[in-house]
This record gives sequence, structure tokens and C-alpha cells, in this order.
Amino acid sequence: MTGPRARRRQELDRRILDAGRAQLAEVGAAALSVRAIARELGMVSSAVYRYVESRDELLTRLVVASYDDLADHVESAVTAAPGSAADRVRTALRAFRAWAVGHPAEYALLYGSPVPGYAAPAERTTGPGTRVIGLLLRLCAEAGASPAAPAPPPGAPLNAELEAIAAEFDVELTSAELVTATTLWTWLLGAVGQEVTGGYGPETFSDPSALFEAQLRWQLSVAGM
Amino acid sequence: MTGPRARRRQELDRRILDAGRAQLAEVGAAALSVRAIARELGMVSSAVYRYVESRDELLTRLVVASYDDLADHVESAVTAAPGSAADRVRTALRAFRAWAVGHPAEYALLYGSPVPGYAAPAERTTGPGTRVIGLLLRLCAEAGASPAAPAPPPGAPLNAELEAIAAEFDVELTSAELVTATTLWTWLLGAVGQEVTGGYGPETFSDPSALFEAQLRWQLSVAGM
DNA sequence: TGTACATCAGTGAACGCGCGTTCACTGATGTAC
DNA sequence: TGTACATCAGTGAACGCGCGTTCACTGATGTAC
Repeated sequence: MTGPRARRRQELDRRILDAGRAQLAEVGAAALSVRAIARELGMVSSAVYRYVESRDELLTRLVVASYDDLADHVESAVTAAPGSAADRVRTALRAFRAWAVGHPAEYALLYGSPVPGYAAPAERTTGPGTRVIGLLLRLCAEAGASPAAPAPPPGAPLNAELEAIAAEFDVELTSAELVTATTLWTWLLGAVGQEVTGGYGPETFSDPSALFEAQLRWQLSVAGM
Repeated sequence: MTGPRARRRQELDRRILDAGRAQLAEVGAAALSVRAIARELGMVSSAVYRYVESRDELLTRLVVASYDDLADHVESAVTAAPGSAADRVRTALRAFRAWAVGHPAEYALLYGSPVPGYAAPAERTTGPGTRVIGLLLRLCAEAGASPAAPAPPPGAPLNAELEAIAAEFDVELTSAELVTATTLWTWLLGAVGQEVTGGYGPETFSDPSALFEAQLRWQLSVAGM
């Protein structure tokens, strides 16, 4: 089953993804090119088509692999960390940031501006793409943060939609608590995005992680964690 | 001085920027092309070079114009709104979101992933680029939010850097208050970014502004506004 | 007011480049008897 | 164990495309006397 041929195939699948990641870092997702990857691998461009159907397919594989890599990283950090549920929330958020800082190009692919002309196929990306937010919601539910946000006005569609999210991820959180939790997520994406895309300018903060930590403490404390 | 020739020049400068904005919306900043703009204006591509030095120069003009447009929008909303300083913070944040939702492509140019191969010249973009955050900091200082975030550990470089920001924008805010204010800004960029780039998926929220409002109430209430 | 000249806007051809993708092909590697 | 055949990986040429930018040019529009 896994003869030398199959092994070599896997090996090349891997090397193509790696070269894709390198491309991503160098020129960004919009300029990702099959030919450049072939060049990096020392093959002729048409040879890559033995392994990848099209440029879009390659992008999709990179998206899925990156979501999984990120989620694996966060999950294993949480698993390895002792402490209360609130501590594990902290660990998860820090791990998320650390991965993003270490993989800025992949982070931009996942959470940055969409790649023009490319739409990720939902049936392949939503699964891996919701692993981290799912984990975060579960941890928030465990932490049982009490001083939650003011609830949305009763009867507003938002309430039902937030409850649908709770049901989808199978967590017990009121819609008010979900406002808190999604705010935490939103803040996280903002903080990490700013840092990764260099939004602060090169000289404002000597150690961006210190600002992240200060804001993190603040956000967690108001969320009762 | 402003003969018909000069007027026609201005007119075309404007039409080129408009066509650039349309391009931005259609294909994104990375694929912005002088030739496509020429096509849209019904001229030959080389003619555009009478008005624009290069593609990068065009991008810079779009960046500057967008920052100014956004800042004008937010400033005039704040000016037009009566109420307390806290009310005006609320107004500013809402106006920011409204502009972004109305100009998603320009928002992505300003706050999305950087355009590969292009670096905005700081001497032209930092001025317009800091107008909104400057306004926000001034409003926060006026609001004088008391229950501020826990201050960063004394002696940490972060304190000095936050104080440098306060000095730069000429506002009286302690470093603890600046943690609150920058968190608000970070949250704002996260919320707006998620909404504008479609991060929530198409079906999760029927009215994204309702989620924004709920999170906004929460963030402002914990900041004491 | 009329004419000569300078300035300017827009043209069209050309340069060299990189891209995605297809296709017929050649050797090498595996498989079946 | 040896041979015949099928499968497969990688080649090289070609397709049509769009891009940024330069350059010599032609008319039209303004300006100075």
C-alpha cells in the first residue's frame, strides 16, 4: 500500500505545501503562483499539476492546513496547562497570539483581507476554521464568568442567533455571556491583526507582547476571569 | 491660475482616483492596475502616466485620500452630535464602523493585510493615518473614564511608551487609562474587520450591527462610559 | 485683434515580464505471470 | 528468478493573457507680443 512511490508522493505533497507557505510569506496569498513553487522545487511548472489540481485547490489546502496547525497549537497549549478554566482561557489566547506572530503570512491568509478572486469552499474550511472559536467558547462556559455583558434587548433576533451559536458548539452560555465571549474573540483578532500586520508602526512599541498582556489582563478581568 | 486646462486636470485626477477606488472594490489592492484604470476611463494606458507617476504613487494617493475621507466622516459625525464626551466616543466608534461598512475595499486598504510589494511612505500617510486614533484619544481624555484597566507593571518600558503616545497626541491620560483606550481601539478594529471581511460567515448574524451595538455597550460600560 | 510659438493631453507601438493551464512525449519504476 | 506490460513522474513547448513602463508622435489648447 505504502510503497516507495506512495511515500515519494506524500513527500512531494508536503514539499509543495511548504513551498506554498514560503510563497505566502514572500509575496502574499494574492500573488501565490504555481510557477514560483515549481521553480522553488526545481521542477518544471507543469509537473506540479501532478500533485495539485489548480491554484485555487492549492490555496484551499493551505487554508485548511493552517487552520489545523493553529488549532493544534492552541489545543495542545491548553491541554498542557494546569490551572482553572480562566487560566486556560488565558493560555488559549496567548497561544493564539504566539502562533500568529510566528506565522504572520498564514495568519493573514486565515483572518486577513480575503484573497480577491478566490473563495474558500465552505464545506472544507468551516470545520477546521471553527475549531479555535469552539474551544474558546467551551473554556468560557467552564469558566462560568459571572459579570456578563448587558444582554441584548429581549426579542431581538440577535438573542436567537447567539443561542443558535451556543447550540451549534454545544455550550451552555446565555446570550449575555456570549456577548462577553465574542467580544473577547473580536478583541483578540483586533490585537493580533494589528500586531501581525504592523499596524502600530515600527517604533511605537518595543515589545508588542507587553501591550497584548496588559490588554489581556484588562479584558479578562472585566469578563470576571 | 485655474484656467480650463487646470480644471480639466483636477477633474481627471479625481476620475482616476474614483476609478482606482472601483478597482479596489473589484479586485483588491494587490491587483490594482494602471491599465485597468485607463480602460475604465477610455484612454490608452500610457495616458494615465500624465497624471500619476507610477502604480505605487497611485496606491499612496488612494491610501491618503481614504484616511482623510474616513477621518472627515468621523470628525463631522462627532461635531454634529450633542451629548457628553462618552456619548461622543460612542458616536465616533459608530461612525467609524459605518464608514468601513460603506467602503469595505478602502477599509481593507487601510487596516487589512499589507499590499505585498508596496510600502506606504510614512511621511505622507502617518499624518492622515493617525487622525482618527488621535480624535478617539482626545475624546477618551475628555470622558475621563475612571475605572481604568490595571496599570502595566511600574518600570516596564510599556509605561514610558504609552506616556510617549499621550504626549504625541497631547492628551492627559495615564498609562492605565491608555490601556483601556487602546483596548477599545483594538476591539473596534477587530469588530469592524470581522464584519467587513465577512469573517462571521454569511448566515450567522442577520444584522451584524446588532452584535456591534451589543459589544459596544459592553466595552463602553466596562470602560466607565 | 491677430498671429507665432510653446505647452500640453492623449495616441499607438513596443519592450520584457510572469502567469495558469494543456498536451504529447520519454524514461523510470512497479506489478503480474 | 526473469520477462512483458502498465503505470506513473517529470519534461518542454506552446496557448493566450495581462501587466508596468517608455518613447516618439500628433493635434489641440493656451500665451506673448
